[in-house]
Order: sequence, then structure tokens, then C-alpha cells
Amino acid sequence: MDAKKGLYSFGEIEGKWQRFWEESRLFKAPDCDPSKPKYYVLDMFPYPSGQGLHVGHPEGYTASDIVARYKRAKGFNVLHPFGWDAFGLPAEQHAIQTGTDPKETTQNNINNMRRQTKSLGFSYDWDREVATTDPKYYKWTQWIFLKLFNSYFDEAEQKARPIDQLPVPEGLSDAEKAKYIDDHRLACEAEVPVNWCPALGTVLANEEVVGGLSERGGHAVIRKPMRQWMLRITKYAERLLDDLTEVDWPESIKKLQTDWVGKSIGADVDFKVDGFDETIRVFTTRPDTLFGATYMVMAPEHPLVDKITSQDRREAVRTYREAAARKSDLDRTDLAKEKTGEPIGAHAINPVNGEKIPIWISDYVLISYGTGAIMAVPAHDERDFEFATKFNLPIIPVVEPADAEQAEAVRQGTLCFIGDGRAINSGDFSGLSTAEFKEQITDWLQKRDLGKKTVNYKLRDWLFSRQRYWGEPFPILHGPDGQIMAISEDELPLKLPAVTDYKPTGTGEPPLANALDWVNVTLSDGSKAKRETNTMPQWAGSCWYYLRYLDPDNDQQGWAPEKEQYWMANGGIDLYIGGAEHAVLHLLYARFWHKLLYDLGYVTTKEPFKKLINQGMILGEDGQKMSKSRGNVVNPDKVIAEYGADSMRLYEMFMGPLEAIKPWSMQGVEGVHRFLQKLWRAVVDRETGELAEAIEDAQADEPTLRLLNQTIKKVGDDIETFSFNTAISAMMIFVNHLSRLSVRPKAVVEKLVLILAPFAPHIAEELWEKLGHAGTLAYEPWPEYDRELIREKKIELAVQVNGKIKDRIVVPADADEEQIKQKALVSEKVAAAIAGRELRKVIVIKSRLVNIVI
RNA sequence: GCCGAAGUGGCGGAACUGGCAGACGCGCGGGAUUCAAAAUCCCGUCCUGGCAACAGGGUGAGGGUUCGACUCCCUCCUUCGGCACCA
Repeated sequence: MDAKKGLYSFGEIEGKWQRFWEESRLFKAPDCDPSKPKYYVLDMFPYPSGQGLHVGHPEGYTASDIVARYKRAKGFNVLHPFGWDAFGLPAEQHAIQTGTDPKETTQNNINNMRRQTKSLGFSYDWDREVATTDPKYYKWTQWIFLKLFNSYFDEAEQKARPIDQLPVPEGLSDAEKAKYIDDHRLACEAEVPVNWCPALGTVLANEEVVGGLSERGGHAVIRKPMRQWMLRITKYAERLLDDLTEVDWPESIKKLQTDWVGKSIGADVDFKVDGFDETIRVFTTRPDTLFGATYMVMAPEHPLVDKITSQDRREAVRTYREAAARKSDLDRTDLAKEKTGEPIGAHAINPVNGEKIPIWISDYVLISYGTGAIMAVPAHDERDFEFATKFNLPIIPVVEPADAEQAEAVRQGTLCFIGDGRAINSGDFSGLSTAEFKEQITDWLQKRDLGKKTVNYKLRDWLFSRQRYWGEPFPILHGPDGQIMAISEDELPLKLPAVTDYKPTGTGEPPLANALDWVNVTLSDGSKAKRETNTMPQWAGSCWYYLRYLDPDNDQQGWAPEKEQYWMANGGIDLYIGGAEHAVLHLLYARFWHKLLYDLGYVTTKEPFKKLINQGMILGEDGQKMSKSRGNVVNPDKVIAEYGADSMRLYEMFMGPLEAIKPWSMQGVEGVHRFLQKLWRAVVDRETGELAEAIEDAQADEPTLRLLNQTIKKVGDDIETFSFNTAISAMMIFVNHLSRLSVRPKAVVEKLVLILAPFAPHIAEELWEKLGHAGTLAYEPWPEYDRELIREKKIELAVQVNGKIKDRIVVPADADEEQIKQKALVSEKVAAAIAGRELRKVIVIKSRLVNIVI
């Protein structure tokens, strides 16, 4: 019975300290504390799923918690909040199937996941918890939407401004004026072909369609024009690109974002249509290849196709266009291998040489990019080359590669060369380099009003409406004559009404359309209006949650300016940790909203997330992705019950580098658990549960002091570089050393406990208490290390002969090169290896090795 | 196809700016303790040969630079992630 006292009973210890932290509000972050530097460390908040936490969640959370606890010890005022990205499809699907209010499902899921999250002992300031589904929260999501709605983008200034500052042309009727304004809003309505998913009864964002199927559920998706809300993120393309230079993110993520924005510089060139008073504008990044244009291709949807198609081609063109319109994205991808198209019987006139070239339509040209039409230069564009080869169209080489063999193949028309070279067959421009040609031809076109320099982006405007129930309602009314009206800010939040049926109507009308009492509104002047029945996508709430954490209870403002200035100082959030799956969308959307808020003066930094780290995925024990169907899912609750939260945390960090993808191992958990056990036994008496007798107020011996100081340095340095795995390994080495000592100096153990605390806070607190300290160690200063004590007195060097190790020598740490050299040369083994041959060179690398070259 | 990341023992991984490859943990083998087991402790554990001292080989493959390469350069292979006709 007594023997039990001294056991490491992690369950009790963890419960005890978690209660203490919670009840004492230990991690509450005081706003605007001028006495300390601030540190804002943020986790990507999770969707509260019915499955609860999986082992991937605590990976990032543990990493951020280690940093948070470490920074507190380093004297920072740390903001470390948590919340819930709680709108989302699963709760709505559940509602459709069972009739349960998503609000209820969501609340239950949050409660469960909060319990799980708390059981890991993270040092969140729970008083700042937010949920995007809370009307007190989405009031401000709606408020930001109104800011988008009530702003336009000033191209000259490259920034958003309030819509009432928009210069409106003179002489417009009221209706025209309203339309002009509406067309300039950053949030506007548009009739756009969207990804309609009949099975889900909703429209999906491009990102939610994978290979022509819905990301969730894998249902077929077709294209259908519908009235939708769009956010004009494209206006910010240039700034989203430029400001990437200001953030400290992994280069690979920056590159993903850069490619997603997809800037390309080229020229718009106007081609006259032969026999019509029409011109077709094309975009090209290679205006230097204009002389090599042998045909033109328009997207099937191009508005001019109908007008200029010749009588004898009309039937074929109509058939082709219908087929193209019916194609889903999946079909388009499938058919990408084989090019298709139809000539439309019209010709365009090449502005540089007056050549008549045939016009085709083909779905390899996209209506949504550039001008929806291209000049085809098969000699220097692979897609055009493929098309021309298939349909036997002429290929004229106009760029000569430097390589003679390639040049010959290009002349023969057998090789498509897309690189830079020297111009040929290009009239007066022949002989120019690609770069010179581009510049000169662009000027030439511009002077003659035939074209101009143009920049295009792959980035599309953001489709912002969903035909779903479980999302933020738009604060928008549609008037009797179709006017779009924003509801005023003081009417926010516009709450989601309770409904009885969550099913999509199937016609594309959202479920909210059935909530008639809510939809129909009588305005103050007695006229009738209808509420917008679309809701916002899940991204909306996650675009700005980091700002709400600054001031979560404020019902007058989304956040107070002075709090934003304090917590977002020095370039924003100091550390943002989350999964790489959000590399593009969430981060891009959030940056976009942040820039709008910056333009309007609500935030003071250009970018929200100064430093970003992605944690890697955790695989099942079989090395496969964890999934229920594979049966390899690891349940955190079970791990904690068996080994404790500290072991769980420690293992998550010990597995390998944070960013790496790595498989789970229960035996690995056991390994770190043994480490904690060993530490416990080294400090706590097995029988009494009191401090072990070996713990004394004694002076530590030199090797112990040296190792201790090395460990303190290593752990601190490793936390700074997020190398948590090697930090843990260093502490293991130290505990191995400590457990072999018969006298374990108390001061040494105390320092060890303090550096372990960010990783395994519960056991650290308990040991700290047993070491005789009242209260918590959470705000104890991080131990300093002594440079002098770290230094070894004697060091071992390897001695190589011609790069092969022959012997090892021990020299004083301060030995100079000559001394080391002499010592190396007297070694018998070295002498044997040299075997009397002449020394050509002796290389001495202090504190590393000696290499003798013979 | 294009872009990005990565390939190190039986396994997860370590190795600073080019300087002793395999830290730490797992697993495995042997031993101590025990009536026995669990737990714990000690020793060993990259491969090949050898009782051993030792010798040789070794960081996906091949080549190069260097006194010296897991690390830098070139070519190729494999795995994972992203994009997918963006003119």
C-alpha cells in the first residue's frame, strides 16, 4: 500500500494540475501589458468533428504549446488562444439525415473536443475561446462582409476605399448609377457558371471539386450558370504576391501561393476579323512569336463565335459548342490528352504582316483566362504544336535555338521549341533576341494602337455563396425592383433562423428560402424585400478569427484598436502552426481579408501571419494514411488513459521533425513513457512518495554540471528552431546520466524540471512541488546556462591518414595546432599507416580531427 | 507532363556553416535481479570476414569537385505532396 505512494500516477497528477491551471486562470493573457514584450502563438483552429480529436491535432498543438510555455519562461506576455471553425458540411448532412439542429450537433462536438483538448494540458487562455457559429462571433464576420460590400478598389492607389468615395460618371440615371456602384463593390453579385453538385444540392468552389467530383462525398459536379456572390480577390493579386516577401514562411508554401496567383506578363494583341467590322483580342506572353501565328483559337464560349461563323460551318460549330458546354470538369480533364476543335470558317488578320489565318474553336482555350482567345504559334507552344499536328495546320518557326541540332529540327518543323533564342522569319525584327523582340514589338503594337502590355493572373475571383443552411447569413436584402441593399451594422448579427427542413430544395434555391417568415421583410417605408438566402462558405469565419481572439467579448467592435496594436505588433502573429493542406486557400483568403481591413484602417499590419510552420501528417502504424476503413486510427483518449498526456505530448514531438510525415508507433509512446518513469524514480522515493534520498543540497560534480549546461543550451536552442525531437533526446541523455548518480544535487534537478516543463508540464509541476516549491513553475524564468561550464577540458580528436581514421587522440581543449599535430604524429597506429612515406600535408581542424595526407 | 519535398541500420530518426556516419528512442540478443514473471539495471547490436585484435565496405544509383562529401555540382531512379491545357 505504501509502495503505491511513490509511483508515477500520471492520471492523478495530470488531473490535479489541469484543475489548478483552469481554476487559477493561470494562462489568462493580460491585454496591453506594457511591462513585457508580447508573443502571439496561434494554432489553426479545428472543425469540431463528431469523430473528435485525432492524433494529428495534438501534434501542432503540442508544438505551439511548447513555444508558448517557453516564451512565458523567457518573460513574454503570451497570447495562446483556441477556438472552433464550427460551420461546415458534416453537421448539416447529419441534420438532413436525422433532423437534428446543426447547432446542437455542433455544440456537442465542441464540448467533446474541448474536453479532449483540455486533457492534453495545453496552456490556452480559454477565456478567449471563440466559435464561428456563435452569433456574437458571426456578427463580425457579417460586419467584415459589409466592409467588402461597401468598398471598391482604387486601381491607382492599389487599395480599397469606401464605396461612397467611388467617382461615378456624370449623366447616369439612378438605376444606371446604382448598377455602376454595385459593379465596383468588392463583394458583388454575378451570374457565373458554377460547379453545381446535384447530389449535394449545392454549388462548390473550384477547390472543393477534385477531378470533377465533389471533395466531400465524391459526387458528380456539372457546370451551370447561377447568380452568386463573388469577392474580388483578384484586385489584390499584385499585393498578395508582393507581400509574400515580408513573411517568414516555408519557401515551398510561398511558391504554392505564387503559382496559385499565377502572374504572367505579356501583351494583348488585336486581330481584325476578315470581312467583319470586328476585332478579336488575344493575350500572349510571347508577342515575339507573332510572325509564327498560323491560326487562331477561340474558346467555345467566346461571344464572337456566333457572329463570325460562316454559314457552312454553323452546324459543326453548334454541335461542338454544345458538347463543350455539357462537359464537366472531369470530362475536360479526361479529354485533355486528345485535342479537339472545329474551324469556324472565318479568318483573322495578323496585325504584324497582314497574313490571313483561319479561326478555330477548341476547348483547350479557356474562356475564363486572358481574353478567351489565342494566337496559335505551333512552332513554339506545345499545345498549339499538338493541335496543329493533329489538324495539319502550318508550322512556321520564328525562334531559333542556340543549339544547332535543335535549330535544324525547329526549321524542319519537327521540334516545338518553347525557350528563348534568336528571331527568324520575322521581317525587320529578325535577328533580335527573345527579350529584345518582346520589348520592341510591344512598343510597336502600342504605337499603332494594335496592342498593349498586359498582366494576367490565374487567380479567379472568390465564389463566396453556398446553397446551404449551416453558414453565416448574408446581411443583404433584395428590394422589390431587384435592388441590392445591405442591412445596417446596428442590425447585426443577422441570425440564422430555426428551420424544420435542412434539405436543399434541389432547384438551387438554398434551404433558407423555405424560412418564409425570415425571408420576407417589410421595410420602414412599407415596401417589401426578401433576404438573401445563400450563406457564406466555411472559409469566411476562419478568415479573421485571429483578430477576434484579441478581444473576444467586445460587442461594440470586432476588436479594439489598442488591443490590435499591442498583440499584432512587429508584423502580426509571431507563430502560426497548422497543416500544409491550408497552404493555399485559407492562407490566401485570410491574407486578402486582412489587406482589406488594413486598407480601411482596422488593422496595422500588411500581413497577418509573420511566421508560419506546417506540421506533417501522422500516418497509422502501417505507414498508411489513418482512416476508419483501414482500421489504423489511433485514439488520443486511449493513449492518454494508458500512458498519460505528458507521454502523449512527448511522443508526438519525439517522433521526428515537426514538418515531416511520419508513422505512429505505440512502442514509441512506451519509450518516452519509460523516460518519464525513469525521471520520476530519480527524483521521488518509491516508498514514501517524498523526495528521494539521493536528492541533496550538494555541489554537482564537473561532468554533471557540464552536461546540465549543455542540455539547457541545447533544449533552448532547439525550441527556438522547432527541433523538438532533438531537444527531447538531449533531456533523455541527461536523465540517463542523472539516474546513475548516487547523489543528485537538488539545484541540478530543479533546472532539469524547468526545461522539461514546456514539453511535459504536468510531471514537471508535480516534481517542482515535490522539490519544495509552492505554486506553479509556469512563470519561473528559463534557466541560464554557463558558457564556461559547457566547455570540455579535454577533447578527443580523430586522426585520419588520407581521409581514413587510424587512431584517436585526447588533447587539452586549448591545444594549438602544432601541439595537436605532434601528438597525432607520435601515434603508433598512425606511424604504421604512414609507413615511412613522406608527409605531403597535415590538416588540423581544431576540436574536430587531424588529416595526414601522404 | 510541370513544380516542390524527401531517400541514412530491422524501425522512427540524429549529424553545427564540407570535418569521427548511425546520437536518442524502438526492436532484437545476452546477462543480473526473481521461486517465476512483469518491471528495473548492466552489456551488445550498420554490413561482411575473423575466437579476437583487426581488415574491408557503407548514407537510393552513377559520375564530379575536395586533403576530406549524408552535406556542394551534374545525370538518373524511387516515394510522397501540389498543379493540371492559365497561352
